[in-house]
Amino acid sequence: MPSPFGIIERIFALTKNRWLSDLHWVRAGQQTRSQKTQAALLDAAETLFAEQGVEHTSVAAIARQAGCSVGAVYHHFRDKKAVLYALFTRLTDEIGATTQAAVDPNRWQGATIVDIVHGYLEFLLRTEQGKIAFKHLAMEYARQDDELREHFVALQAELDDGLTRLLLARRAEIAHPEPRIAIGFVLDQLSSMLAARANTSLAPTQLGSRPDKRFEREVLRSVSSYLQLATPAKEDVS
Amino acid sequence: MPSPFGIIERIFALTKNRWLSDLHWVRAGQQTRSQKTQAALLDAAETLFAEQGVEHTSVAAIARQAGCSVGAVYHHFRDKKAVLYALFTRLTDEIGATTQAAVDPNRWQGATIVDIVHGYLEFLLRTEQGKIAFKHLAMEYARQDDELREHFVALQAELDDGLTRLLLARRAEIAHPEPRIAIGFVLDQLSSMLAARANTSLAPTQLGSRPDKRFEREVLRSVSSYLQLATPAKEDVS
DNA sequence: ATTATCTATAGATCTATAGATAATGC
DNA sequence: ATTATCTATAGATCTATAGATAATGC
Repeated sequence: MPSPFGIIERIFALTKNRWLSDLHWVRAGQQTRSQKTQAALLDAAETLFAEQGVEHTSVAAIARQAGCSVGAVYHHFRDKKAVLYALFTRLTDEIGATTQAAVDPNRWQGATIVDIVHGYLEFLLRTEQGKIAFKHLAMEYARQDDELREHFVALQAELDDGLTRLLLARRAEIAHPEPRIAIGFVLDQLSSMLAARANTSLAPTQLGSRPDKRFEREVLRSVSSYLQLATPAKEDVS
Repeated sequence: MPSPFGIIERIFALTKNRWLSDLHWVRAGQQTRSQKTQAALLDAAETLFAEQGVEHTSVAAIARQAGCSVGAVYHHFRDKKAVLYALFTRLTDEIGATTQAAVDPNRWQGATIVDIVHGYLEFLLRTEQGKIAFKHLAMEYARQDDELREHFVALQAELDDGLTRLLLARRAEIAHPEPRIAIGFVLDQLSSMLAARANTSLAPTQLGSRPDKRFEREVLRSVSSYLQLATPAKEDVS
């Protein structure tokens, strides 16, 4: 009979997320070096996946890049797919936290619609390129995986809902006849353009060659004219 | 010494394209059934690649789906990659031809900017979903392949240039202070939104749930207000 | 004693070829 | 006679495991 301490603990590494099935465990390390190795493996995998794609990255290559052996990989992760899931978690936890902070109404006290849209642009345009490359890859991979797809959709909805609330609270600024619809349209417009611009290799011709500042200016002009923004009615903003 | 007829003809299958290196040949069939098999193989590959991705589709699976053997695949194509290249060609030739027809100035005699944008939307929203799925996959694959990426960028530029010319010819309608910049921005906006909307699995929340007609209406409203379109000056349109 | 790591390798694919067989059309 | 197809398989990966060795920390 094994001692209680001898039992291998298989935990749901990604407890914050809804979408984790039994298959995606990672080992809960009990030594300091365990955590270091695990982090090194995830970093290595993230780099290689983004560079070469998941399929072209062998487990051996991940181990090599992380400076450990193949055996170590399988000590920490059930299989190659579990590595990918763990990376998803790291990414989506980060995005989720950022989103929550970004759409907090207190953060935007007294801000106009233009201020909010501007802040949104500023933030996403300055996000680290490596992260974006991996996010793209992750979303592409999520197409073929129901669990991951739902998770991404939920994340996007969280951001959309938060922004919608912020803008709806300022609907007094909007002269467009259907403010709700107009807000939804603007948010889609923004996320589409930012997604396209983030695609470094195949970005649209014009966007790619235009600096951020000019891009921001035209986006704000477009949003303002479409929503028919009036002078902000400060007293309506909670 | 082999007879002249015995020499295997390795042709550049995709002679219309600039980007073909020696590696991407397909056999020039000399019998009727050869063409049929080749077409069946390409159809099979297109379906499977779009469904499962290139890496998860084995050559054996392509052969099975096409109703022939693995040997037949290699009789027609140098290797698996050549199948993909041939599919690219089929796709890009089609896109190229459509683009040329679409941006022909004669086609748009007397049309306003709104007419042109509307036509562009109508056409792309009605393009077959299967084609779009494969195009997405192809673009994703092109990220890692310089030749293919350049080819796609050139195609996109062709469309952009043609549309820019059409709209610039109607600049009298535009009250935006910088018509050239505004046109570039609008074209990017359109292609970004259409790309996002075409992504069936991960489309933005609002766009995905909104029918085409309403989407078109808001796009036209956005473009009109951003460009500050006036009553079209018909006499300026060539 | 327990946990983490390494080395070596079995087993499962999958690609691409060789060589035999069948169909085509001059 | 030439072209197209099939069957069978060699050779190259790549995943995941087994079993041995090294490090940790109670």
